[in-house]
Amino acid sequence: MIDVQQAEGSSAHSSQRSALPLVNTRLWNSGFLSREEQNALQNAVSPARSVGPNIDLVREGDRTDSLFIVIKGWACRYTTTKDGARQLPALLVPGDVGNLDSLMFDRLDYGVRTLTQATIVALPRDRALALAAQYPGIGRTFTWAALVENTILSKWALSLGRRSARERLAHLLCELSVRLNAGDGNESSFACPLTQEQLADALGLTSVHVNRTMQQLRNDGMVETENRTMTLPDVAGLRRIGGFDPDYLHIKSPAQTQLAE
Amino acid sequence: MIDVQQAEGSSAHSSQRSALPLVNTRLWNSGFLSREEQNALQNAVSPARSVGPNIDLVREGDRTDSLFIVIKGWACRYTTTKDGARQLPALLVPGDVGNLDSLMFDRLDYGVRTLTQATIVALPRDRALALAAQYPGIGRTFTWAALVENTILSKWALSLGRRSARERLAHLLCELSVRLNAGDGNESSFACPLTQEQLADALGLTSVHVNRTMQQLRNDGMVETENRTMTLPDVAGLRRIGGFDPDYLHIKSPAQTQLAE
DNA sequence: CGGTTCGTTGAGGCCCATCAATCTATGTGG
DNA sequence: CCACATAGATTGATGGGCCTCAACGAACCG
Repeated sequence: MIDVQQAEGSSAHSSQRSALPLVNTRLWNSGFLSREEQNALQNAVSPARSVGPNIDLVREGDRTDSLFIVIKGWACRYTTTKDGARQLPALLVPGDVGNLDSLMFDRLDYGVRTLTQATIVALPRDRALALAAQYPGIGRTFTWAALVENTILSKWALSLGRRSARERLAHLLCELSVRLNAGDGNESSFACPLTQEQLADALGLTSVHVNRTMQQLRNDGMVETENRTMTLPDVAGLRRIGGFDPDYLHIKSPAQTQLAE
Repeated sequence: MIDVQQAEGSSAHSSQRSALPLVNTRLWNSGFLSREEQNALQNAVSPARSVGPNIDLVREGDRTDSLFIVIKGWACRYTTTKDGARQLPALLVPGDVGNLDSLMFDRLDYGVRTLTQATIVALPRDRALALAAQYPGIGRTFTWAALVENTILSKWALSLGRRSARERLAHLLCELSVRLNAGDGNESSFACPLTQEQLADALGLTSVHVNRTMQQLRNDGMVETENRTMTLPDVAGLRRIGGFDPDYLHIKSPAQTQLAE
């Protein structure tokens, strides 16, 4: 069995090369796992594998029997209408689970696709369910993860239904800033590999309009983009624009994460 | 202890008056509960209480330590932007859980409000968590319920982001028809207490536009409304319009529901 | 019968989509 | 090293779907 304690400190910020890929993932940081449960979960996942950009981990409507956890890189869930319009119900950053639904459903009604080169581990459904039944903390962690996703999705629905393009974009950028743990005083900066078309698919807009809206935010000094890096010089202002309140993300940074028991 | 077996048959379609209010709720019908687990869950909920229309069970941002399960009547989750625009992330019909999130989070970032006179039971968070830890089927049921909600919400996001008013309305009506188990060949009919303004808040539209869109669907012979009853004379046609595919709802009708083990 | 809620209708306007072209950066093969 | 191809960002012109504002009708109710 892998001993978590031993390697934990040194690998906290380089999980992609670690033998402990789950460190700092959402499941790991739920706060419900005892050390024993962390070990059990760690031992259940497949070795990390590297995947190129724009590769489907699961296609829309496909069957799968594994959960895919993003260790490094970005991915997304995508859905399409019968006319081919695309809407992303989720952006996945390191630590996120791509398809929690596969825990319960054979068939996914969305696809999961990498956006960048990414490192992925798989957790077989059977093992996940067995662990959930055996360890209360693991079962609780799955429920918690599903509910966090639900919360994020509710906010997206609010944006899609009721916010202007400017507000939507501001809100999403604020959300990403927090989820990537990229805060630093009132300024935030993070690598954002999304094309404007991908942003548009997340925001329910066209890429043309995302472009114009982004320019407006740039002119207002709220955003700087340069070489796939997104800088938010005035996070407080951007939050005001987007009506963003970070509490809903239920983020537990590594520092806050506690072991159960 | 209440004996489920005894009363089950006779109360299948009158759960609101039964001493077994959970019969036919989403949790109950997950298919993961053994008879013992069903009993345990049943014994954990408060007595059913009747609530008037437009009453908040939980206000936006409030703390609560109970899950509210809708036994009879309709309710909704609601969220608002800072400007006061309202978006419903969920419509709740009999059997739905209003605030699964309260299982894990102290504070709700949406409100739960009745739309009609409703019968509600409460499940205290502490007891729910204890049951989930003790009975694997109950833990699994919570996760399953959260994932079903997630799926529905993903579809709503697709509608909000990428579908026209006509498509959105068609899709929602199809969804409600299935969730209410109101099918009957190619025709469907169900009591729908929603005002056009409430529909608008679910669909991310204005009530004026919902009105015009509804008229269009009526002219096309796709919808008939009369006295709070919604009739869909051509479900297949409406599904085509909305791009609706019922599989995603993961409905388990009472007939299909099986006991675990 | 007056008040309230809800549905309906009309006029006008804006936000964002659509279509299309141009520009830039990057990469690739000869 | 350049010609070329491709992906992505940018810009402009135009139009439409839906919003906004406002009024009116219909149903219900105390």
